[in-house]
Amino acid sequence: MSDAPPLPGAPVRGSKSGKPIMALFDLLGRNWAMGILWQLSGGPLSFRALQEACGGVSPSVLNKRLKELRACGLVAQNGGYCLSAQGAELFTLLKPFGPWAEKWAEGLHSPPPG
Amino acid sequence: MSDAPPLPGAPVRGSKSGKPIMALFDLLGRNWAMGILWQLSGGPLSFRALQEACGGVSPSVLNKRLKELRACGLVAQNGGYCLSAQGAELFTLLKPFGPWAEKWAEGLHSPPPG
DNA sequence: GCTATCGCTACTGAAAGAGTAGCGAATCGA
DNA sequence: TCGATTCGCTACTCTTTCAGTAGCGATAGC
Repeated sequence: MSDAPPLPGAPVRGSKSGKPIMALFDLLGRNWAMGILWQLSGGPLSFRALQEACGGVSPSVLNKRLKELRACGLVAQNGGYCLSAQGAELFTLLKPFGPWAEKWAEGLHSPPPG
Repeated sequence: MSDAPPLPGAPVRGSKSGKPIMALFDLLGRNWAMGILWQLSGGPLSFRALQEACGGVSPSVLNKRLKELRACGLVAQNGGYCLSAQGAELFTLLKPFGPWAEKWAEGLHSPPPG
């Protein structure tokens, strides 16, 4: 498939519905996309700092994700990378995943009741 | 990498932090993972119905995702597939992405003000 | 000039995904 | 009982994506 970011309205990786939610899932479902938003929520980061924060992800993938996220209006670049207004808005939806993941991790280590 | 699902505490695709949130992002960041949760939120679906709902995703990928999501306690199987209690809980966090994606799609088709 | 860092590109080998065909089991109607 | 259909799922091939590494041109400090 092309290198185009999954704009809503256009067909999505493996789906032709073009539903905005599916385009968003396609965008966020690419490796490190959500991790990048997560790391940028703490403030602007340079390319290499972001790469470091993402566990040393390869620069080719990082650059690809950043281009996609910028094309979709979630990430801005004014000397270093940061969340756009929309990106910050999306992060407010993403934020509760943090504490939920903690709870979820505990539940996986102790067997469920019943 | 192995076929193991990204359990929190264990290293994650491309990251060694083992942070629950990163494990969750790794799990949800695989193709169709969030789409499957989204479709199952409407009620139980058979394998083929789910495959249809996901735009004809290939059965090999669908089965792989379902195994991972079951191993991580998000999807249950009692004749047909459905969200587990935890999966339903996670969906409540995922749900606001729907209307947000709609708004986001509009913003991409009309230029930003200013 | 030399060194160091920056953003980013190019390459290679490995992994994941798309797409298709088809199996064994259950279900249906005749 | 038989054939046809549907089911969950596996196996295979081909393409895309990703990880990992090396290195470029530009900038900054010494």
